[in-house]
Amino acid sequence: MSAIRGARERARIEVTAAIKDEARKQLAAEGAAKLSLRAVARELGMVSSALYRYFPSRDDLLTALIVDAYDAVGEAAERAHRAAGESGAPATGLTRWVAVGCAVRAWALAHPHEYALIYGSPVPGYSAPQDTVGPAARVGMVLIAIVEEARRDEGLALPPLPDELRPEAERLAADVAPGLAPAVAAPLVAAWAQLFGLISFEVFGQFNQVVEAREVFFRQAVTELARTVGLLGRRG
Amino acid sequence: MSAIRGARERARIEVTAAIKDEARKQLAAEGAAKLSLRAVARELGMVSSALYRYFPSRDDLLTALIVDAYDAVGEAAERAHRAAGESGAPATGLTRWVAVGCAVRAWALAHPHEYALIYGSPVPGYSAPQDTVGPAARVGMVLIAIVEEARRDEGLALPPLPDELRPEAERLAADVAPGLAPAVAAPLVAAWAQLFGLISFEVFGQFNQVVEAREVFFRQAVTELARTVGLLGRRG
DNA sequence: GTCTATAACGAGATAGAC
DNA sequence: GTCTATCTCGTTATAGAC
Repeated sequence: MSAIRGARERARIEVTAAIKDEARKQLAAEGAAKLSLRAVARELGMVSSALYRYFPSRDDLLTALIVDAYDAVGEAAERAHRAAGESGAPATGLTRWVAVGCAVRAWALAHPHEYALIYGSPVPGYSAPQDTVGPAARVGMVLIAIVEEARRDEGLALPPLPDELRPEAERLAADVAPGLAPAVAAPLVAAWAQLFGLISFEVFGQFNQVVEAREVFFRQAVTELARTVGLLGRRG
Repeated sequence: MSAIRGARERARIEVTAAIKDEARKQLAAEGAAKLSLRAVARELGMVSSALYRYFPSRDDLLTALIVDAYDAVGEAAERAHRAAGESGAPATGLTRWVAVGCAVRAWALAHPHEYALIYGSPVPGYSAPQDTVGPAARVGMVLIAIVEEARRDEGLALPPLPDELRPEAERLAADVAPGLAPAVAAPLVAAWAQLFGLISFEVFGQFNQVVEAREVFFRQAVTELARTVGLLGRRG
């Protein structure tokens, strides 16, 4: 009885995975806008109505792919965070920051279509449900953790906080990183967006015929970016 | 004779504009991937084959929309560059930089779908022809001009140039901005990408439930960004 | 010469009857 | 689940109006 249920569940998990794999292939070939349950079903030798037992709608399949993608970058970032400094010199906030940035970039270059799904243009007619916000926050959480650790362990100077930004910075700190100084919360969110700006330009082809030594270029840019959140000594 | 040719040309220009307007509406409604010549023709009361007198293929229509969009942001940036300091205090490199950044952001927020077309996910199956690279460079050119002017007029210190970045920085400077110091060329390209990272996160909804006071947040972030290209005094 | 309309192709999606 | 009739699409060939 429970063996049967176990087998059923295993089968269900396998089919679900197969559906998502095929959907990811279509994502790469045709883009998220043209993702079609029917085409996925056809490719899997199923009939389209059978897919609805696994995903109640096209949007639910899309949501699953989005959540998977956010989880994948998030995990890459978390792994890089943990691994930083495991071998060799002890990790500083700066080395962790750069390691995480490089890990996110590497994931993006290895999975450009999934990256486009979550950090590119919104899919027309699709609006992300609440389920995506947790996974979407994972990379940001890693960046917050790095800055918090470095502030605790390395005793860094606070950047100045302009008056007109103070209310927003305080709300931001309270909402996304309780315990983090408001003066560093706002630059951190900005650096988060700027990090993905560097990656998006590379993944989406904006650097074609412009930047050639992309690895070293990115490393340098993301290192400089660390300065804005106080992880890099300020030059005079 | 020439009057007839004039009338014909005028009609041609009008029809071309009508096609692009309708195509832009579809862009907003369905996304670039689903842009369809037939639907455009239907909406205009024409037959699809008639469109081929104006655009030899669907991809050519897409290219025209992309070029128009790049030209529109580019013009917004150039206008802001010229206008900076026309009234009130004389413009510095920093005020120009912020003015241009805000202008690009304003255009993006006013035309999110055209913004997505050029700075979002690549359109599946479409590869941009050479015609797009000139228009695509306009915003970058404005940023380069700002930094060049400021370096000439305000005599700013050069940021350090790490050894491993030197070859790329020199190539970059020679290619995109002859006359600009390599040490500032690389940070400038990075800042260019980071600027659009800030804008893309806002336009694409990544700031939803995160950043609220977006105008002041952006202003502050883009001001800090100016630091990396030497337009803002470095804090100690 | 310049344009529009008709018709058609091959490929693919879609809806519904069975 | 299957099959079919009916849509859509990009694109081309052709014929005729101005």
